Amino acid sequence: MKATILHADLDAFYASVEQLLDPSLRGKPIAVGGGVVLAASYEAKAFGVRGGMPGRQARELCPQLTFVGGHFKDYQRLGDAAIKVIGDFTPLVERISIDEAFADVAGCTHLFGSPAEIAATIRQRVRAELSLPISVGVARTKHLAKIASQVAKPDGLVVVDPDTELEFLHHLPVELMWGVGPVTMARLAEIGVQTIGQLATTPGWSLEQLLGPAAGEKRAALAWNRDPREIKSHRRARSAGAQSAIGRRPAVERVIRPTLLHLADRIATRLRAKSRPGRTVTVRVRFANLRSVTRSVTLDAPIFATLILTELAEELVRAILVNYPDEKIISLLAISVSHLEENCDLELELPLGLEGDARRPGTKRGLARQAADGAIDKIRDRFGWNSIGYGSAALPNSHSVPDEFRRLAEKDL
DNA sequence: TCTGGGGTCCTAGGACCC
DNA sequence: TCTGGGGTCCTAGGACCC
Repeated sequence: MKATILHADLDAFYASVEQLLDPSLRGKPIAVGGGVVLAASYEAKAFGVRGGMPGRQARELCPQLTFVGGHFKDYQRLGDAAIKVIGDFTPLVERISIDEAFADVAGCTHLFGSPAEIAATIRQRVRAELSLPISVGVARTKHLAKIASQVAKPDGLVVVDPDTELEFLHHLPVELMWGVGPVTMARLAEIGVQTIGQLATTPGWSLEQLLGPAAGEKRAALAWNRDPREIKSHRRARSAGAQSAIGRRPAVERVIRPTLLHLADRIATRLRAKSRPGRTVTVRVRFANLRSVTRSVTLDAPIFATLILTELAEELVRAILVNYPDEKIISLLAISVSHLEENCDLELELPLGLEGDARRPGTKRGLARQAADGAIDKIRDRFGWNSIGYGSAALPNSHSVPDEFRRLAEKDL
């Protein structure tokens, strides 16, 4: 089996775009964001600044850190353009996120040269046409290609020859493997496993004991060369959700209802736009102490009406709060809809839900809600999202992430 | 001013069916 | 009276990724 899988990853993407747009930022530690670091340049990473970090902490680590607002349209445009460069070589492209994709070039080497040559060309073109650094890993499987691109960073190319895979992996730290995060790393460290080489010689059964069946299987897959390599170019989302960190607020209707309405509005609008109603509604409440609790319900029929989703979410949140009577303060609310219908061109039924006439298909209120959603969707299509809504202006969200940034993270449904 | 927001997948237990 | 196992679905929690 030859090494024909590529993993391409734009380096410090948002920060690189900002440095591209404003030359005075080049070579400097910068962070996109404000209250929270959404992305950091390599210069900032050298100080320990990381994505997801509170802005204040980042400033402590790096006093000369420059914060920039974020050119979200440009992120989307340049991310798309980079992926398109890869698409010029093969249709077998699996996009993982705005700045990252797998590709299988097995079928196009006769046209464009070896996988290593193709990878080098992709890097040159992205550099020449978009002025952005991109790292590429080339290997026999997706997992190995991903590890290779991490090793290649920043702005590099690493090809893993199938004959020397074990040597390549041997000394690399386990956390470079997909699915090995802080918790797993700590557990492995307890049994003296720090490198992938050590992991490979650890018996599967002992990993299973430590980390569960999937982990044992994963190691076996790597060791026995059964790691997946298919490129899935048309993956559909399995869920859609939204959340809002609301600071510390009392767990009362006045706070909860408008927040859930806003979240449900965003989610349901996306679901309707793609005709993908869902059957399972999950709600998450995070308390002041950062402990979070979830509740979910699976309906007989899928939904995507804003008010129905809102009401179901409210009932679930109420059920949580009843169970935690001592928690008076909440800091985050989230809604997610899963079990999405594959293809639903039909006008949907309303759920035979928990209770209440408004959710029944035949009733006047149920139909009225459906009509209202349709009308609002149309007006927003023409005049923009904020032209109309459910009066969610008085939302208790002060320093949240900009909506454009949220949209970048949304997966195509 | 103590910690963002969008996702995927795995696990474990229980209900239920055959 | 006592008993098996497999499969599927649902729920809650958690780890992880970008």
